[in-house]
Amino acid sequence: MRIGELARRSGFSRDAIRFYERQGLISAEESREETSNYKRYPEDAIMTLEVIRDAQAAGMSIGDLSIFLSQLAAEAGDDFDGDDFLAAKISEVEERIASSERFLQTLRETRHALAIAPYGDPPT
Amino acid sequence: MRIGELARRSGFSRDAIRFYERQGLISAEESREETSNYKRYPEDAIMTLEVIRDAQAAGMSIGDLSIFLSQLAAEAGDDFDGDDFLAAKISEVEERIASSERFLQTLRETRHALAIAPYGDPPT
DNA sequence: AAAAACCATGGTCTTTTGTCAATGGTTTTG
DNA sequence: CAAAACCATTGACAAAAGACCATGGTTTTT
Repeated sequence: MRIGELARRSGFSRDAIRFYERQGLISAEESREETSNYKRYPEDAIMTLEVIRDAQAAGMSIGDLSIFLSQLAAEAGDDFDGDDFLAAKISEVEERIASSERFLQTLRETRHALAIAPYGDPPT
Repeated sequence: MRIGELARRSGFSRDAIRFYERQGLISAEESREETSNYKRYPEDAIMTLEVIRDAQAAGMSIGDLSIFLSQLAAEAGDDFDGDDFLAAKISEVEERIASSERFLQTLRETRHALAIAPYGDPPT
């Protein structure tokens, strides 16, 4: 597919996709379209972009993702010890989730406090 | 307390604290120290900074925090309808946590896949 | 066949969240 | 008391993650 379709289906802007491609997070197919020199992107670029979206929400940088996505690509016995990296990132994300949940609780408490206050407690 | 102590106890740098102060997230006390013009920060600045840390991990911007912290300060019947804001932020954080958990799962699966691959499965 | 929409490439610009450096004064410590 | 550590203020700088613009070519639509 072309970049426009990829953008529409993934929800990222064309510019963002080009940026990710420059950073090596996704890649177009080898061959361009015949007459134009439009790039072609494989179907699974969409999956990759979905991972990128979740990873960014989880606080991963482009640099992190660059490393991680190459692990994913490695799959089989290309033993290039990324276990330390993965373990570290797992901890980071766990901690971030814990922080987020603490903050979520603070948000909810604040909301409840403000939901009661405006008109005061009804007289008993 | 002075900024140095606040920095040490909160884990933020002095510069970060000054930045937050400029943005209105925390404030020093009215009066400076007598002979110097050193600022003095109240005890509860530490609590505020802890909230800031969690909130940032949850993806909140300084702008968001600026609004939110003023809700917190409002407390009582200062009915200034921040409920829409709070509801929106709660949703955002919930979604972010969901994304983070999806990504966490991806990380774990990748780690397991790579933990098995390097030497191959032992022959049965 | 025009117009409108799309694409590639390259470069500049922006926002956010701080850090760093400079200057000049204050406090604490050896 | 002298040095080291701390503080305030100002302003320059930086990294990250794109957005935006210009140019020139290609497709698609009307």
